Amino acid sequence: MSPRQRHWMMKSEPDAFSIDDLARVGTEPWNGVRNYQARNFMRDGMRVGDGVLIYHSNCAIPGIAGISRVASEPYPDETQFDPESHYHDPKATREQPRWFLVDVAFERKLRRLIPLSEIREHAEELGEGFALTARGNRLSVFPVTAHQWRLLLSLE
DNA sequence: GCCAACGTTGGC
DNA sequence: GCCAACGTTGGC
Repeated sequence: MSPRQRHWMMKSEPDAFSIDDLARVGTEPWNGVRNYQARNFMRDGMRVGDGVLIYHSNCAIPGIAGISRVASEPYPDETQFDPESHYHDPKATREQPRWFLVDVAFERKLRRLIPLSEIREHAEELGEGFALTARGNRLSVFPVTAHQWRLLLSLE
């Protein structure tokens, strides 16, 4: 991964946490990510100020809903230590945390939701490496190149 | 609700 | 280390 990575996409199920929720709270610890690849992107790649496209998944019209910024350095996800939490991980310890996150700060909602169906029309320009339109499409945190960022936002 | 894709777990 | 079983994701 490039140490100069500046842009990301992060998925959220709007029923659980939507762009409107982020707008309301302002800044949110992006907890609950339990996939190693996604964790590595947050832990090893993200820096304060990086741009983040917020994507709504598993809903009536999946698509890009807004823009946010990375607002903290990576740090351990507190929910892994909490036995009451849905995200509790019995194998994680404070000495050796397994899951990391960053805080994400609201920047703005898009003027309209950019639906996945429309993004797919540009799959070729976005490239085969673009995780959202790649086969499978299950990764919840992944990098977006400057070129992809511009292209996606030009659809707004 | 269905189901394809895919990550993780655990027996061997 | 293999791989079948299982659980989860997420579009439709």
